[in-house]
Amino acid sequence: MPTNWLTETEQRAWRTFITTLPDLNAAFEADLAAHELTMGDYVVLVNLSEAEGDHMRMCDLAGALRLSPSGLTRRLDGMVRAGWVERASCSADRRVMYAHLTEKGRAKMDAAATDHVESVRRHFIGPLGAEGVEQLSELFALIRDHLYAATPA
Amino acid sequence: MPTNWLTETEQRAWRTFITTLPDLNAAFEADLAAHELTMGDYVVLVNLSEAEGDHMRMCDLAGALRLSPSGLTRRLDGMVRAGWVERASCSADRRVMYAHLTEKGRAKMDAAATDHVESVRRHFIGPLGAEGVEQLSELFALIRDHLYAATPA
DNA sequence: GGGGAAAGGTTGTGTACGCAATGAATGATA
DNA sequence: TATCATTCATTGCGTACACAACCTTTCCCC
Repeated sequence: MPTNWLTETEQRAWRTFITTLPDLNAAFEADLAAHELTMGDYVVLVNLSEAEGDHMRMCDLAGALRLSPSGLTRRLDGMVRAGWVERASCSADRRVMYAHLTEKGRAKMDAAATDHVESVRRHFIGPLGAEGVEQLSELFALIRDHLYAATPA
Repeated sequence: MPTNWLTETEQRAWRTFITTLPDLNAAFEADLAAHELTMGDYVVLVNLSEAEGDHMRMCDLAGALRLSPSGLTRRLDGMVRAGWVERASCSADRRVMYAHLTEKGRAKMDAAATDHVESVRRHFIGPLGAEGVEQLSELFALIRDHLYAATPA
C-alpha cells in the first residue's frame, strides 16, 4: 500500500465519479438515438452552427472535438453522406478544407436540440439542483484550468 | 429557441463539464501509458483484484465495466495474451467462464497503481481540494442515484 | 527568391467495441 | 420428464477512431 494512497473520502469521490460517467454518457446517447444521432455527430453540428458563417476549418474542428485529423475526416465522411455537412475548399489557403453546415444539417440539429436540452436537464441539471450546478461548474473549471496550465493547448 | 433552454449558468456548467472530460480522460490514459496499460485494462485488473478469489464471471465483469459481452471477450483475449489474466471454467455451471487474475497481472497492477494514484491526485484530487472532493462526491452521487432510479441496473 | 521546415488534409493499417446470430448449458413449466 | 425459454459466452460483421506515412501548400529565413 503506497504511502500516498487515497483516503476513504477521496476514494469514494473518485469511484463515484468514474463509475457514473459511462452511465451518464449512455443516457445521453440513448436519448439522442431517437433522432438517429450520436453525441459525436451532434457536437459537430453544434460547433458548426455556432461558428462564423456556419463553417470551420477541419483542423480547428478536430481540435475543438478532441479528434485526430483522420478521425475527423472519417466522421465527416459519414455526415457528408447524410447530407448534414458539405466540404468546401478555401480560396485563400488551398491546404484547408472547410466543413460547412447545410440547411438539412441545421434542421437536424434544431430538431434534436430540444430533446437534448431536455435530456441534459433531466439527467444532469435536475439532480444537481441550482446550487449543485453552480458548484459543479466551479469544480470542473478548477480541473480544466489545472489541466490547461500543464498542457496549454 | 425552446422555452426550456438552459440558462447562462447552466450552459456554462454543462459546457465546462462536457469539454473537460475528454482532456481529463486523456491525461489519465497518458499517465498509464508509461506502464503499457490502458484505462480499460487497468480497471479490469482492479476489479479482479478486489473480487473474491481474484476471479469474476465474464457476465458480472462485463456489467461492472459497462462492456458488452463481446467487448469483454475481446478485451480479455488481449489480457490473456499478455499473461495478466487466465480463463477458467466453472464446475458448477458449465456455461460460465471465469476471468482469473494471474500473479503477473497482479504485479502489473501493483506497479501501475502507485503512479495511477499519483495521477488521480494530480489531475483530480489536487485541483479540487479537500472540500471540493467532498462536494463533487455528493454531486455525482445525486446524478448516479437519479440514473439508477430510472434504470435499476 | 529559393530551400527547408511546418501546417493541413487524406489514406493505409491496426485496435476497440457494439449488435446480431450462434451454440451450449441451465431453468421453468406442463 | 419433455419442451421451451433464458442465460452465458463466443464469433461474424460493421463502425469509430488513432497512428504513421504521404502529398500538397504555405511559411520562414538566409
